[in-house]
Amino acid sequence: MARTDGPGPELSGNLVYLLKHAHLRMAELLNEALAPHGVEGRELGVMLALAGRAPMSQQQAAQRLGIDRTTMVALLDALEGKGLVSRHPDAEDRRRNVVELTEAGRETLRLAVAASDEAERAFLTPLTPEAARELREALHAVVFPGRDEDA
Amino acid sequence: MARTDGPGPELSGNLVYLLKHAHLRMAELLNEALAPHGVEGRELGVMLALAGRAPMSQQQAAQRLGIDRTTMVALLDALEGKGLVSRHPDAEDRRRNVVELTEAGRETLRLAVAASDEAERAFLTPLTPEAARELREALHAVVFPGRDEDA
DNA sequence: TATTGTTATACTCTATAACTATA
DNA sequence: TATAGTTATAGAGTATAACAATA
Repeated sequence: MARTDGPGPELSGNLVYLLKHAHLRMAELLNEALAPHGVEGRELGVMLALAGRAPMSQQQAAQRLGIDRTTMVALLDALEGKGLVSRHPDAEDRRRNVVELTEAGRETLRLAVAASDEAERAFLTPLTPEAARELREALHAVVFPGRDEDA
Repeated sequence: MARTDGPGPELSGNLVYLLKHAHLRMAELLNEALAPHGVEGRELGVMLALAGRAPMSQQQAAQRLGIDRTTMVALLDALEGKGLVSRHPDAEDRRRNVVELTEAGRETLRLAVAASDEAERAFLTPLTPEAARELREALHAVVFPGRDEDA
């Protein structure tokens, strides 16, 4: 998308406009920060979904991320091609692929998470730490309306 | 995008994830609210950019919105087809098209803005009025880092 | 030469439908 | 019959390149 030169007050008060451009900017910062580690924002999402959990099928991972299983195929193709995840058939149900981070995947994830944290810090620069925390909580509350008790 | 069934804590703390899904949800609510008025969210954006201003060229309107001039062509084709905007050559520079809301466009805009406000209220339901105001301010501050003095 | 609107084209992200292999 | 992974395909949404008219 083209860079906006300043939308005027009618638009900049628009919530969908603000959310769209906030997302675009955060995604841009994130991808720049992740580039040296050879992964993209969506791939980081997949790796996070796989991390620290019992091994999952592709479909379970897709549901976790809220993406289609057909989308997951291409994402895993890329990650497997980089040696960051492994796929192998589930012994108990051979229709399924068990997907896991490789050792290289865990190491890349560690570096990528650090880079992501740094990108978030850069994004939140205009806010006080208090306001930044509240922004995260407010977003969580509107995205998961049932679960606004935990932050 | 598929509806997420719950992403787990690693992902739901992710700022880019929260912003993406917040935007998707707000856009969905907005388009549902606008549908009875025959316009889409992006078209509302264009109409807002045109409203209450001196008449603009297509390129000026595109810059105002942060979209490409080629994207603006199709948006204006649709709005003109619905009789909501008019295009005519600028007498002073005949390369330009002056774009304006029609009377029907102003009326539709009025209704669409009311529907948009209602959709925003629905979106912000999980937040206190205070938290909702702070969310808007925080988004404004991160999207327009130079202008966080005005809210 | 540069700019505006336009068209043709392509790229990214995503989903739907249909295939296969298993169950 | 139903499900998991895959492939082919299509639809948004967006951008880049090239063209005609005008400056």
